[in-house]
Amino acid sequence: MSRDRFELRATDGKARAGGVHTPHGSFPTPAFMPVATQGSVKAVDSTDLEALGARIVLSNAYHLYLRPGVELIEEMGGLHSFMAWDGPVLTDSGGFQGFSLERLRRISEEGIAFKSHLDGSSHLFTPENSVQFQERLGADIIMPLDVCVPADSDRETVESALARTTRWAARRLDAHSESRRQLFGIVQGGLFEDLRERSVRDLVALDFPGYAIGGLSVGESKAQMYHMTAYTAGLLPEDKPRYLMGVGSPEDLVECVAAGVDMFDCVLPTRVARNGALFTPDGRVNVLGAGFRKLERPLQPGCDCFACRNYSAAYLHHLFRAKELLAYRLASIHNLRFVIRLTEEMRAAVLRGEFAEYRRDFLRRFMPTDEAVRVEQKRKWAQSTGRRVP
RNA sequence: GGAGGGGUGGGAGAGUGGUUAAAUCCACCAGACUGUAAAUCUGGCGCCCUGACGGGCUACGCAGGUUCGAAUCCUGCCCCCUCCA
Repeated sequence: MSRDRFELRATDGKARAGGVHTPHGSFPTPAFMPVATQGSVKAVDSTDLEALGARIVLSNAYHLYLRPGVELIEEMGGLHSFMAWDGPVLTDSGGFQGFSLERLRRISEEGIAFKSHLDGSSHLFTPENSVQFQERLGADIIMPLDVCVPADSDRETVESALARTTRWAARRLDAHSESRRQLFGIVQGGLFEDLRERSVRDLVALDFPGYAIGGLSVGESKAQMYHMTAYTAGLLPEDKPRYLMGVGSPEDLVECVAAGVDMFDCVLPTRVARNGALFTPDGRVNVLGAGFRKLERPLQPGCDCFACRNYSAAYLHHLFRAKELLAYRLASIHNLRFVIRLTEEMRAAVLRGEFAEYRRDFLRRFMPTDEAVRVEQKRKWAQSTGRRVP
């Protein structure tokens, strides 16, 4: 295997364009990884993923361990074969479930003891077995077990989470040096700059092939998240991929690529899609809204996604109202295509050296901060749908 | 023709003298969702004024009546359903 798992092709400001190589092929960065927690990106299948341009997906060791079980997936030929996805797969360790399933777990130096959310049974995730599970699943990129704490945690809590995360990462490396090639380090440190700095320093000393920024999108404000992302990314080595865990929305992707991030995963695009919220260049809209009832054009005219190429917004609206299963698929395809196209466009902009302009134009349109602009857009929207604005 | 049951807010359906502008569900109108225990959750939903608090008006088939007070009791009328003929 090539020693260079990451190549940085170009930078533009702090924004980067590169590529990551894995046993299941390479993917360009910036990259957005759709989330297939239980071995499936909810509502879409692997051919949909391929068609909408996904190059890597994220799955989850904790969820797959509980069901259907690591051993079963091994027997079925590994996760790639099981879910019929040939491309790269990154798995999360279960560390995030230590945060999201807070009431069902206990953290000690040994690891995270979970009470299964499925049947209440007890399971211990350790730095060692978590990585083993991920290896056995066949993941291309593996995340170490980490301790993720809420944004409002006090300094002491954050400090101990960070220290434990680093100790666990080191422990893991001592145990199996073979998986070093694919194991990322996870930076913690909450909203404390000095702790982020310490976390980065300790992890970099362990020399990982990539670094994740964890512990964000856990309740802090967007401004804080952007700041900590930029701050932390600035500390990380240039020649390694930077993965911001759990982010984000379209505007987050743009802001964080601007901060120097290369990889993202987020459930938001698919989750909000299932609830009828769809991305357009003019911001997020809810197709369930009455304004879409008779809208004959595609949700986003000109969008190259499967849904917009084939169906009207009115049809999508109807599918949601009727709770037809196709609604979830089409909406998920649209939002995923939207964010992935966004990463493609950002990459192209970086390669052209026009990222700053791209960022400015995208945000100006997607997230107008000026109220007048907002009102104007609403008016235009109403015009295009033949409705009146009060 | 006889016997019985029933008519409540957009729909279904509680309520049977005051704490009821009226439970609940659906529909409808909005909002939220960021390493997925989420095809979920939250709010609004008679009319008028208010950002909100609050206030005013109208309301439980129709018309009268009893009562301090009625969706709830009484009388008449209209309509619907079931069974019998």
